[in-house]
Amino acid sequence: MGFNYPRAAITVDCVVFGFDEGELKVLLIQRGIAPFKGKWALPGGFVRTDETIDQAAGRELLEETGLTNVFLEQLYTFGAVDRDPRERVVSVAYYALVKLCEHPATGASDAAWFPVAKPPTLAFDHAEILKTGLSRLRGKVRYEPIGFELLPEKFTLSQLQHLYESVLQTTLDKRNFRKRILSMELLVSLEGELCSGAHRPAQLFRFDAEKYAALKEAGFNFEL
Amino acid sequence: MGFNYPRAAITVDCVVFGFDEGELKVLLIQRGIAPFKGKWALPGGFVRTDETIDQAAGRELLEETGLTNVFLEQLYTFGAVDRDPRERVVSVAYYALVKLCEHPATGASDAAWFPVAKPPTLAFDHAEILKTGLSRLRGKVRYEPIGFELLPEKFTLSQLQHLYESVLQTTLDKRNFRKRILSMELLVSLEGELCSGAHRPAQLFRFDAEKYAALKEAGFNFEL
DNA sequence: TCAAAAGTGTTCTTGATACACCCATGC
DNA sequence: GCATGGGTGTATCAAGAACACTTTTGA
Repeated sequence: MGFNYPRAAITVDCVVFGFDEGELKVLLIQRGIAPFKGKWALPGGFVRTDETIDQAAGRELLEETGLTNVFLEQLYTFGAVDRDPRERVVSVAYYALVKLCEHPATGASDAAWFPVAKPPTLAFDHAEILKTGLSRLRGKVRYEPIGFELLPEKFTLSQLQHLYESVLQTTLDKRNFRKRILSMELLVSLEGELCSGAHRPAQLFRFDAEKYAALKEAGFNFEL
Repeated sequence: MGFNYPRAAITVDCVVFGFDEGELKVLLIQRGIAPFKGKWALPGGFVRTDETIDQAAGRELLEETGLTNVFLEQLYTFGAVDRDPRERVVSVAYYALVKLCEHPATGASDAAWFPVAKPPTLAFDHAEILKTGLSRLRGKVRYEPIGFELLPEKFTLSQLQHLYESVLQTTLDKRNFRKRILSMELLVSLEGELCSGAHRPAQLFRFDAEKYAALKEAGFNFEL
């Protein structure tokens, strides 16, 4: 049986989140070609027939932003009929979490980080995709330890708290936050210190991913 | 710009859950054509270029099972290169929740309900899709009131409890469960009774969807 | 009268919340 | 020495967990 009828094209688009200066950001690419030439858009592109869609997402991310080995997870598939003015295109969206401090360069010169709170006008239905990505991140950060993907390998408890406050758009009590997070015993304290920046140095911690994997296996649930 | 290169076909597949005889079930269709002729598969089919993928999912569900006006939500997109032996096919999976008692007929004669715990061998990668759907249902049932989609309009607290026990694969304390669920004040008690079935009649309840919508708007979160 | 499911409260324990002061450093 | 963020403990309160017997009906 051969399928001879018009087919939609399939793309992947990636919502790439980073955290910097106490603010959640998203990586966008300025389009060099029509449609939406000059407009900002999510990095992405067409899926090839010899690669999985996961592979396509990773490849496009690498090609367009230089990022590799980052947290990358499927988000949602967008299939409105007229979402691309050229013709029918279905897009499988992904979201990525990157340690912005460790990837300061955006790779391509037409890429830039924007605060998620006030992004520029976006091409296609990318504003909707961004919104979906943001709400996924907000939901998931509370019951999976994915926040650490946005911080450097070594971080302070204040950095972690500010990350949560920024993502969840709340303020958290410092003592309660520390008690909660330390009680899970997933952070290992490093005996070095940091941030000689202007004030009292803060203790550095590292997230123990192996321990988390083992605990999760045993039925443990990360929460808040 | 025309996109002239080989394209994947796009399908939708629906994991249809029902609850009957204290057991969670899934609706499957026996394939009449190759490949996997005679094997059981999820209802689904090709997406047309003039319909959204949501519409395609609803249409296929209606055509293959006769179901309409049911809870239907996108699940995940499956894009392994060789998931269809014929050629490259990307499938956008959905899951549906149906009030099995109110749709006892399966519509087509080649459709049947199977316990999710022991489904038959499935065509394509449908076993993986089913597993993904099940884990989504297990996750979501705890923080959204979607369990009611699987029960009749009027139900008893015991039915509700058995539903949760079946989906979550645990046992729940009867008194604590009733206390918890009633404390949310989302159930309205109907002054009729039920189940003249062999024992003491039980109070019937109805889920108040309007009230839930209002509470949710105001920041309320359904939980467990 | 017996079997089967319905219905109902209290105690205890645990985890969440609220809250204020001293410390170390760079300037 | 002062401004800035780092670091710490307790008391109160609310919610979750554990737990057993009586009631109503049909057979």
